Amino acid sequence: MLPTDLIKGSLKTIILKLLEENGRMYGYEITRKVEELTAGKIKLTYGALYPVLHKLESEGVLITEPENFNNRIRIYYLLTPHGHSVVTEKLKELSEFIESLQLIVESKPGLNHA
Amino acid sequence: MLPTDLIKGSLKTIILKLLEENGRMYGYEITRKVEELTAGKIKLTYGALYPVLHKLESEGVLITEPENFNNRIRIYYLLTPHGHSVVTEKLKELSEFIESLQLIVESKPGLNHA
DNA sequence: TATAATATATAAGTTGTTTATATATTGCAA
DNA sequence: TTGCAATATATAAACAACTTATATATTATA
Repeated sequence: MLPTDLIKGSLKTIILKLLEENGRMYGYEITRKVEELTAGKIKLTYGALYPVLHKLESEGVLITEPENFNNRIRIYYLLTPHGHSVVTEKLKELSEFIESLQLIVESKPGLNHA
Repeated sequence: MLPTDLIKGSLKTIILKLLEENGRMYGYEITRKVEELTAGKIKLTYGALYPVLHKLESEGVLITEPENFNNRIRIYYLLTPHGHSVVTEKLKELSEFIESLQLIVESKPGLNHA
């Protein structure tokens, strides 16, 4: 498993992307999906996940749809129209970030330390 | 410029990678180099940079070589043997992280919301 | 009957950042 | 010659965000 500090800044974007891709999801499902997609390398903790979801809701990025499934409460989250544009923006940022990281990781030494 | 929260978790690895690639660097030089490599998309703040450098020094990952250049003090940082193995490890983690992010970003919808 | 999996939630503690501030020299432009 | 930008390091206070621990409750499995 990857160290959690790496994931920190991308947590919100990951959640938003999954919501856009899957229509609507509940919290527990999001953690399962992330583990599945990354072969267990990324695991979200609930202490991080729920506060982020609640914040996104308060910002009008997503809305909730509580449902009952087998006497268990499932709170589905889905993007608002505003949320969709936020996802687009965040995904663009994430792509640029990944590109920038690769530029650094693949950089060759300068000529300044011959 | 990219939002700083994205960069957070990768800061240490970025610094270590640049030190390995360039032999030795001083703090100001590191910030210049990161801006140069990423076309201004990533900018390190000194309030983040120096504490990280000092911590890496206290952990035995790097050592310092203060030098005088034009009456200005430059504190060069260079990796210890231990530091080199840390870089290798951190870069591997970062690569896995990037791969994981791409798996999520490129993921297609599940069949569960027909 | 006990444990694992499912499902959400929050508070306390920790960590790590931003922002503001301090200090000092060199080079350039007005 | 005065002031500003660039160079160069450093730290404290404030803030943000995460981890860890804890709480609650149902269903499925051993």
